[in-house]
Amino acid sequence: MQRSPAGRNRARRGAVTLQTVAEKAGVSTATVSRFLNDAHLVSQEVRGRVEAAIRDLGYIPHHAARTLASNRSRTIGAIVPTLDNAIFSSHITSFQKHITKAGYTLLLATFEYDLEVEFKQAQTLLERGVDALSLVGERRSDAFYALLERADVPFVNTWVWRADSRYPCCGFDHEAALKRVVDHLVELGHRTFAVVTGFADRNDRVAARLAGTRQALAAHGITLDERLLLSVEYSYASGREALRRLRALDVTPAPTAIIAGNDVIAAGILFEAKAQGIDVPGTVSVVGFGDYDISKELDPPLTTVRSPKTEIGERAAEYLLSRLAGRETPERVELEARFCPRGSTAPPPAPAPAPAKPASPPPSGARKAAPKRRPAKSRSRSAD
Amino acid sequence: MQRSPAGRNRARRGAVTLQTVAEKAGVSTATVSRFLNDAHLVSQEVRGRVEAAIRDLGYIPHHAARTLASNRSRTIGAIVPTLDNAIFSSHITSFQKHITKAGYTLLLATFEYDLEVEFKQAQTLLERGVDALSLVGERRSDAFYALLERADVPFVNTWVWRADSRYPCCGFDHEAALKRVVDHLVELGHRTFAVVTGFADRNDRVAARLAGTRQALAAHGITLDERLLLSVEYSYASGREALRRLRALDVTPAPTAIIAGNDVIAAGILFEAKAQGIDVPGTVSVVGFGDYDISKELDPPLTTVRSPKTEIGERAAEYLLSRLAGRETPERVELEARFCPRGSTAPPPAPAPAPAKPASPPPSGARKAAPKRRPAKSRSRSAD
DNA sequence: CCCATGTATGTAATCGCTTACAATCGATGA
DNA sequence: TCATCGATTGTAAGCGATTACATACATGGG
Repeated sequence: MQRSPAGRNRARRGAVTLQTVAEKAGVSTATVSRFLNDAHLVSQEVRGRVEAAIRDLGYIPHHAARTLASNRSRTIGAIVPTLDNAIFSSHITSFQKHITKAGYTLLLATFEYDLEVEFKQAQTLLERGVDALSLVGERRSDAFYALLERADVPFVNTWVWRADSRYPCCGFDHEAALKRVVDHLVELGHRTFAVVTGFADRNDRVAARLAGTRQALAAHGITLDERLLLSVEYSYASGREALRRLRALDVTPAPTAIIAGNDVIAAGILFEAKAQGIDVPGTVSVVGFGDYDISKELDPPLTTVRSPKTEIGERAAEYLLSRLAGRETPERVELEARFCPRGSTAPPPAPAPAPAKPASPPPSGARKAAPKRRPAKSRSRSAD
Repeated sequence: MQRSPAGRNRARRGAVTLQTVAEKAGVSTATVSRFLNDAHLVSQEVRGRVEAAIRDLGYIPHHAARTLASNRSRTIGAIVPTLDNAIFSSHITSFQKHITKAGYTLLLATFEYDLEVEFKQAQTLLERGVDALSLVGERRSDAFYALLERADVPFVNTWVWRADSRYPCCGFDHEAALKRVVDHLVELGHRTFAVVTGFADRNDRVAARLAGTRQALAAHGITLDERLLLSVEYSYASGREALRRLRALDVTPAPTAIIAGNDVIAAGILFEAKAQGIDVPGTVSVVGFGDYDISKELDPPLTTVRSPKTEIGERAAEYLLSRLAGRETPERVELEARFCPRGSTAPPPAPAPAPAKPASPPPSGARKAAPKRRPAKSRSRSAD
């Protein structure tokens, strides 16, 4: 089962080609090719002979040759930031299932949030002749979009949606989603927020959600204290660490609600809170993003926003397949990111008695009429 | 940015080819090709001209043509059961990182544990001319192995290792890993076990772990009550349901330890236990498999076996790359699956007073001297 | 009975690149 | 000084398919 080092051999040793099949079936290569691509162009009788020849010889079509001759690779590329994030593995699983059904194969690349790598990966995939390309996000360099234009291949920006986007997109409105979150918290009576998010500089979805958060807060006359804005990796550990850092800051008034960049961070915060004996949501409310499988199992169940991960994969596939089939299809697909209130959010605690620090006067005026308080343990008000 | 329907166009409209570059640089296509593949074969001066031409024209090599001409695709295929399982997404992420570094691209396929689909995917990838192939598991049909043989492409069975395997493998000994788990539980004093695992008929790792479990139990004179063996999907929900089913069985004596097929199932069991007020590990011990990120954060932290997911990806890549480079390399790579005792396992509760059922005599003789009891809350005895 | 039409097949020209082989040229050693 | 050699470069024959175009044979309407 050993093989010559770097396959420098010219003709593949004893390879079965169209020619072989054609000879065995007593027809021309063109006929065999027709059988392969448009069987109905071949008569019943010949069809049988060719089929038998292919089976007997164990013929496998040479994909590169087909691609070269037909200028179609039957391959679709997808570039996602990482597979270590469950939302992307769900997305890709679903994407793959759908393109496979249509006879396409997936060429996958990840870039671990390094935008230069993303660009290189795109080049590689285009070089490989993908017939279409699925991307994540929409903020990319002019050079990147120029490349896409030059390649003249259908593509779609997933996980984003804007009514006025210049490019095909398939996702949801991140700003609106966070507005919903902020409104929920403000309604509960929260006025002081911490935000523990991803890195906005390399992730435009994070940037959009952050912008949405700021806008929504502003609409309620609240300004985000920049000290309470942390950018961290997506991991339980960094969620935990974030909570420790927030506490160490000792900002007054202390935030009564933490908006986490995703459910993994939020879960980390929950774990750390439990370890430190901090009551969630009694003392502090926590909101996540994404609605991961684990989220409704957490203690307390996590209030979050359900991101339509599977649906994004499906609809992106659908869009690209339509384009490839020459069908008319909407350029922008908006999906729903439903808010899922659960047990990790509740009204803030009653204003604490003036903190131990003698110097700081208790802030008062800022706090408007808080809505009627509910018992802190009012959990799982979620639809699920 | 629209494109002709099904790219039936012969020559790609106005495509930049080697020819174009060659003309612009005033050299032959052979020279440009050499520049691309073995730059040192080209003189400094010409190298500069070619480089400039490529840059100016935005030339992208046509991969299919290269593959056809050189009989090397610089693509490596990987087939995994699913990406929805974090161990495989970690595996693939790591695998991809390493092959990318060596200039290869990943062609990925999943089969969702449907072995027929797996076979088809293998055919597709080989048809696409992958230079090498990474698989999961080792139990496959003769036809499958015949296909691999015929394709004459290096491949490796990952997630499995046996000293006497006929094929290259990169993984660990599942039987031994479960033996370690069983020994741990028996040492703690457990005698009655439940097993909630995946589906052994379509997953040879599950089968091997189950075999290991049975053997280890037998070595301690214990037989697994088949009613306490459940096969379920890998999800929190099925873990929860499994615990409910186990309780509904009302087998006597009730199992004091549950061996779960992976950490997701184990976590589900933990969640359900908490919901039902069952003390873990006080009333029942739970062991998982895989050491997922979440596992040490659970309450109690989950005793489990760490599977070397990242390392498997890395070493599998290493093996295949070595083969492709013509380097000698060991055919079987054994990795460590370390046992991680944590808080979810403890000695069983003191033998309950004879169960409410009047008819059943309390089993006695079976129970040998249980080791000294530790307080049920003795948690986090873990190394980490 | 003839020709237009349709169906089934064959012929052969690509597709864009790699690479064996040949050619050129200055430098080197006998 | 001449054959040899190494370093560069060019020429052109494929790689294994697809597909435009040509051909061959029935069929049927006029």
